Amino acid sequence: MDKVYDNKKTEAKIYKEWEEKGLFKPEINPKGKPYTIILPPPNANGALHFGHAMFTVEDILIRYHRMRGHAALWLPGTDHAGIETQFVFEKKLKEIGKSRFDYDQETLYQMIWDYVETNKGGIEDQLRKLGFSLDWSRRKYTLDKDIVKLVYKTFKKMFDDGLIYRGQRLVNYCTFDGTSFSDLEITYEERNSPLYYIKYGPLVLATTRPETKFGDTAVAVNPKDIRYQQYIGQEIEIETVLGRARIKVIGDESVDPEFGTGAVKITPAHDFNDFEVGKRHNLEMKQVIGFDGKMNGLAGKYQGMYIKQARKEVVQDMQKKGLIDHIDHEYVHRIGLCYKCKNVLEPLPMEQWFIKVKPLAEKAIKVVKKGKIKIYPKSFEAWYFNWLENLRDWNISRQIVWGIRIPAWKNKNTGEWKVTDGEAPPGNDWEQDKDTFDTWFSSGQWPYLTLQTTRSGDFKEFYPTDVMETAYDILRAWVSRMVMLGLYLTDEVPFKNVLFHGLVNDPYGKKMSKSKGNVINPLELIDQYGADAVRFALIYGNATGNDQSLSYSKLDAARKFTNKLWNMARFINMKREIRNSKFEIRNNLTRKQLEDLAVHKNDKEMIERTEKLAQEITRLLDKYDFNHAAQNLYDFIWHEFADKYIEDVKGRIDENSYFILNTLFLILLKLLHPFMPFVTEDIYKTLWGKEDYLMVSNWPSFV
RNA sequence: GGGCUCUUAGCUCAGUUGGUUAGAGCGCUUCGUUUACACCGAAGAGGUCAGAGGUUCGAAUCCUCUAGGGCCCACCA
Repeated sequence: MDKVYDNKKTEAKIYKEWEEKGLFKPEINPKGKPYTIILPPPNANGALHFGHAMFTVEDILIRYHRMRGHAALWLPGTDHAGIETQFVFEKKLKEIGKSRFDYDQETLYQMIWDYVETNKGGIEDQLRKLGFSLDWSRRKYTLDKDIVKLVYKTFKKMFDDGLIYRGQRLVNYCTFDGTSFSDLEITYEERNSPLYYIKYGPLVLATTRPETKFGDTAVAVNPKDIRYQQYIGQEIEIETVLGRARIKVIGDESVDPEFGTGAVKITPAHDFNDFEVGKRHNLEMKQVIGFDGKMNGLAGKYQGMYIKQARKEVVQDMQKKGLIDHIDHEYVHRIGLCYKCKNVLEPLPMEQWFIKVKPLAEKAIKVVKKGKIKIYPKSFEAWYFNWLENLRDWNISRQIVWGIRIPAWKNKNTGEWKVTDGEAPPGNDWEQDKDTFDTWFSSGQWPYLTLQTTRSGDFKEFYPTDVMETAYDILRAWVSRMVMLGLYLTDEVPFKNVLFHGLVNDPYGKKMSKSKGNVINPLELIDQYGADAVRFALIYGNATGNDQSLSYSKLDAARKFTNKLWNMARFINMKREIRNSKFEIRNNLTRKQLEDLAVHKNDKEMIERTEKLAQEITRLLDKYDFNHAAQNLYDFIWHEFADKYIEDVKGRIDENSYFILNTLFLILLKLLHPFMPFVTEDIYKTLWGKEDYLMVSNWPSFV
């Protein structure tokens, strides 16, 4: 044995053996109770980052349960990640002087498909490097034919059940990228934006968007505002840049009398709040800005101008006519930006598919309240409820090509919509919706979609899954939707427990991001410290669900720990001539059998303490306390077993004590295996030359 | 504005249902090496647990307030 443990010599080799022997498959324990985790599917086009490395938690659970004899299934998959991926691809196109507008929908889709295919294997190989015992024979992809088919079916079922409607709703639309964004995808920024106090007949009202005034269909004041009582319900005559007009004054609670003048213009087609007000008062929608970002015919002489220019000219013309009371140039407010191109998002009315979330959300709240789904750490329950209780209908249409195209057809003559489970309706009059589904619509059904399409019987056996483990930042976008859609599709919860891990920041506590240039690639650290050390460092000393900063000293400590283990094994190996063949190292000794062989009181004591440790580790893993399990193992193995016990045995070693030493060390390796799979397996093989594998040996129980 | 979370040793962080002298890693000090490991061992220094008040026999832990940091959500015409 080498003096220093060299992870590079063993990791890839051991992983290959495990995989080739089929040890990652649940069939390895054919009679075991199923234990299932579905891997949150990484972006098929992406690369490994520390978020993925945190899935170590899942590997620990799977390896632990596999050793306990469960039919443990950890199912891998990848996500097409609609907007993300298309965005990356469009940047590639830009490099060669092209844009998506140079291709038709089918061609562009095929090009992105090919691009993703060439990169798809990358992320999987990287997950292997972390030692993840995923059942690769069951891997799925959100664009697999069978998955897509089921997604169509879900949409049709929801449509037939009246849960899906086509509505004209305001969407946050990027006129540059030509797509709308969900609430979750918008980035906000504080920006200076002059507040114009404009004259509306007898009133003065404040607006940051004078160019939308052509779309005004009312003026609103607070119904309790005594200043404006006489106008409520009246029509007032106003002077505008396009001539005289009449407009209704309404009273609405949403108007803040403190802001501006307490009177506000209502533009239902171009403002989210106004849209709601418009609905309450049955106001007409007048769209004056087109999807190209230009003013349309209703804007009179401003037609064809981009928003910015139109605003400038409208203000100038109003000033000339004396319609501007004054301007607050200091005004700062928050505006929604396109997270891709940073352009200001326009609220525009658009026909989209929406899911009525209320009935789904109510059930999703109930299952958590009733404890059918448990959330760890518990504090995230509040987030979950808060989100689901205030949910707006879910817009699932996306104006991008990279995704699952919505199986809805519009009749060219009648305008009627037909939803199918994938097939075009007969006849030539039907045109398919160009939009694709929001990525979360498919990934939100992931536990159902995967288990329905792996092998026959899988769904029955492995659904509902045991644990959904993921970063807390996608609680809303993903976890809550899986609960809603899972319940809808199967009448059962998709998973029994939700476990959140924190984010991994850079060594200075700053969030890792490409734009900041502080991204650390886990693969480099695996190379340098070993996969076991990287895994251990992420688990040790960090409470479940808390963010952590990457710590080189912790990585160092973890690597030294692997070396310590290796040298403990070396010591045992060096004394191997003491071994008596009548004492064979076995996997399933009872405590009694072992104690009967112990002669020295220190050996007896160590057997007892090791048993206690095994019980403690089992208890901690069952309550997802990985941190303390890791700490207990580290402390016991290093400072009790190595520093004290081995030193003690050294001076008095004989056949019996040597056997006890071997056996207890084996037990410790088993307990540590879920955390540090490679070095423990390597030692197992090296020390005892076994044909079988530690990873599928039985969990120590001393029963 | 609403919600969540954090503030513990020089640094990074643990501290499980409140219970004796508050722990770890790294760093620091002193000592140790004829073979398991210097990626080691032994010993040690270092904390008024952000501040104030309260509950309690007992508080880092529970409650209230204050200060500071972080995150999420909503709204801002």
